[in-house]
Amino acid sequence: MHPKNLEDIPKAYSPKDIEDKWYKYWEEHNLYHSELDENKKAYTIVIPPPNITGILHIGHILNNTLQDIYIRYKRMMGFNACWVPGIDHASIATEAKVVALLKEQHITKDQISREEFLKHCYNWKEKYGGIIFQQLRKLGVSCDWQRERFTMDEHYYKKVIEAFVKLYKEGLIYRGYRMVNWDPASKSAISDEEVFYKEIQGKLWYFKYPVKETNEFVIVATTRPETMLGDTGVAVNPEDERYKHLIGKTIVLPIVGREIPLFADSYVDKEFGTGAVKVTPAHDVNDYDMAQRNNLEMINIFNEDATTNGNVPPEFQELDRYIVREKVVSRMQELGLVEKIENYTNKVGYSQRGNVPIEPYLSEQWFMKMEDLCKPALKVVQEGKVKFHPEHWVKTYEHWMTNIRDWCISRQLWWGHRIPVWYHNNTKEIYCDVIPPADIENWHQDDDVLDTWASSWLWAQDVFTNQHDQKYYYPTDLLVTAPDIIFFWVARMIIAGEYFMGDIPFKDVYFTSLVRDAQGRKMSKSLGNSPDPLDLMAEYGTDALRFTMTYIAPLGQDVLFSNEMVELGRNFANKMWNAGRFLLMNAQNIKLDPFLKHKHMDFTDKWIISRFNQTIKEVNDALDKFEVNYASKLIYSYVWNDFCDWFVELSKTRLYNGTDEVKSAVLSRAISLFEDMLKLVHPFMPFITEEIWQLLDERKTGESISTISYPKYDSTLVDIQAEREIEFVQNVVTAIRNIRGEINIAPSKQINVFLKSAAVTFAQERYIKSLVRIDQLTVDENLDKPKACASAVVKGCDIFIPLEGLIDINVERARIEKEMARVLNSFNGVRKKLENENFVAKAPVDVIEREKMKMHDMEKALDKLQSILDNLE
RNA sequence: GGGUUCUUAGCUCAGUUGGCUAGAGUGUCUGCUUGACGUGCAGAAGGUCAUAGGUUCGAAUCCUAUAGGACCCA
Repeated sequence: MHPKNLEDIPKAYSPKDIEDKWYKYWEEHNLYHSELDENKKAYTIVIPPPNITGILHIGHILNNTLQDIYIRYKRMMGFNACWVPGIDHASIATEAKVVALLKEQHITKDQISREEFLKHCYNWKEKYGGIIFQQLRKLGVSCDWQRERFTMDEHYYKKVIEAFVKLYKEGLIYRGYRMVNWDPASKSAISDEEVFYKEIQGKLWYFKYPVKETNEFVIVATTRPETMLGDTGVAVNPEDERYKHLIGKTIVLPIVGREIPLFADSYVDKEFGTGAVKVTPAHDVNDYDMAQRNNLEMINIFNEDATTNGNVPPEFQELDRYIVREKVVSRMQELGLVEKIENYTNKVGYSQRGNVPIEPYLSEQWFMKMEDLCKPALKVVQEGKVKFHPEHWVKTYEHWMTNIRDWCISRQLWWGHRIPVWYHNNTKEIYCDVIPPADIENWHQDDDVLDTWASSWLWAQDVFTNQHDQKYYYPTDLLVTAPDIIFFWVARMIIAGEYFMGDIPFKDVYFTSLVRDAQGRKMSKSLGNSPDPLDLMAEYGTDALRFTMTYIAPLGQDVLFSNEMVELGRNFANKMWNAGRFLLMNAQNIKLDPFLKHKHMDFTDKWIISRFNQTIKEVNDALDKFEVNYASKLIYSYVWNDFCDWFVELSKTRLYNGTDEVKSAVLSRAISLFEDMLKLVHPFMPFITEEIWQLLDERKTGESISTISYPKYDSTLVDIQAEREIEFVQNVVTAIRNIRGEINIAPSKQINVFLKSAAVTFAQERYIKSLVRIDQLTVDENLDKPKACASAVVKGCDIFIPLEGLIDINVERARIEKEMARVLNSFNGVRKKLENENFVAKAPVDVIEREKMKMHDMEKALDKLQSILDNLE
């Protein structure tokens, strides 16, 4: 036994010092570093790399706890577990932060060179990039920190560029003048996936456009009046009777004076607005498509920052789009060309990073052809080579993969992987390769960088920096991520895996729950409802937070979280702590002897061993099915209900009253079982289990519960007989406690109990006696019911507690009647079933047997209760 | 508009291929200075399984419709 003083073991578990102590110990002994080892099977996870601007939030807690559970579990199962941590350069997000920082110093991007700007970015990365890793260490993650990666590491950068060159050379990347989503804040194109839609209370303006050489007007409705300055046509539905006579006529665009055609296109919805729409090909996707079909002119009226350019009348030039809107409306009103204005709610696309309305915008960009790339990636998911958990995400994935458009991968930014394309200064020739052209002075490189996701899509394959490692660890085993990046990242990693590696990037994908606040709202900074995980860890303990998250977060559903919920985990940790404390206290007086571990066993020992083995199996099964939430419930229930509530209580009889050898056997066994239990809990609660495990015995330097083997399920130890014996004891004990509670017998009062039963063993009697404070227990098969007593009936046993003077007959009668009513209700249900010919004819035999048994038992119980009632006086 | 998903105790949720008297945690009420733990122990109350049909010997579970919520796509 570890020579610990009990003063070292406080009554309440105090996680503070313990957590840092053990994390340091794990790192010092390098316990989570993985090396290629052909004799061991690898189990690999790559972390979803957080942005370098990122700090830990509650969603990370869930996500990383889940990864840690699997890594720790598999490590203890004997796998070569490798969890690669890393960080994403987050092109647009980081650049925005650095621009803002420079602005504080009154520096803008145009004032400094690209190189200088990048220096500022790297400084930012040095300063903030490591914060989240320190926070993750607090969470206890068992990452291999020697493998820490960054998406702009030299090796990784090279891989990203190589990927671009390969795709370019195979014709899968092309450059085109297209309409893209333009973020006026960062002055860059963004992908479709980076746009989110907000409902905006806006207006619908009805403008009158005069038709040339007639007195007629066509009324068009628009949510964006300012774009009229770029109108090059008016469209109506070809079937629309109201406008048929006008098709082919010319409109004179007010304010501008441009003559534009009125044409028919079936895209136009007759029901919307007036049925006539103004067409602004350069600033609306649908208009762009119509313009292509109808050969319309395209007039770009905006600069890169969404101010108006020289293509609009002088008085409207170089103004913000919203100021132009007001000016256009008031001018139209002056001209008497505003028919009406209605309130209108519409959805406006916003840039995810810049949080400003995006502008559909024509520009020269790089695109990736997705159609062929998607095919194998769709197949591996449909065929189940890559499994999604929960499975229903497959449908979302399929839908996206079959409706995908080409991916705009260029960004007009500086921070990121610069596109490896050079243009010849004179010939305009294009050069694309990993190395710059030899006569570099005659070329200039493309200014743009790649979309962040066009680098992180290689994450699963290129965090491994040499081919041997890559071959050994890839495909990785599990990806744990939030479903909101299924398109951004998960799908694209599968695409990249299939294309570059010819193999899937991971076998299983676990989509985590979204963590919301107690009212079901998303966690957000502006609402202030997002708790700081570090505060929670400090207040309740890290293990408590980890356990609570897994306990409340089911697979595939959002989870409502509030700080108080962490009490559940804290209480659970405290419970385990005190169970350990109980055993250690007893070990102060009782000599332990490992050779007695299998001696002096009775049914309680066999039962807890049986329960433990079944729990191992159930936990394994749950984890294999990614039902982590269920696994945590199994563990909770085993630890608290089986081990603490019953086994520990049962063991006290022998620990306090047995012979020295019995005491020693009972305690040695209990500690051994407790130790095995800690191993089961360890992946969920690494700190407390390590601490107690280290207290339980003298351990060698560098030894840790996290690197010993996980308990193995042994089916021969499942003992149905022992479980039945315990069940009987539990039923009797609960029935007696129930009586004590309901008729208010003081706990201090010792009572006498009569059991009418044929088969109560001496051992059972002893345990019953000790668990309900019985003075005298009489067991007799042919017992007559004593007078003035409280009674209860359990399967195989009638219970009588004489309480002369203490018991009110009416109270007892009510109690028995209530119980009878309850049983009768069930009894009638079962009887009805068995009287139903169809049931007896069609239901499986075992179901019928079970029902018959049930009816028989209940019938007997009813008889007994009735006779108790009859003899009540 | 299309898709996915959900609705079970006051609250938050389990309930696996349809088959024990639908379970936990928390909250409520009652009792407890029980030689690990009041962050605890013991006991109790609390459910028309959203609604309406259908399939079935049997439905919280499967099917259809309706109502309400959440998310994704357009």
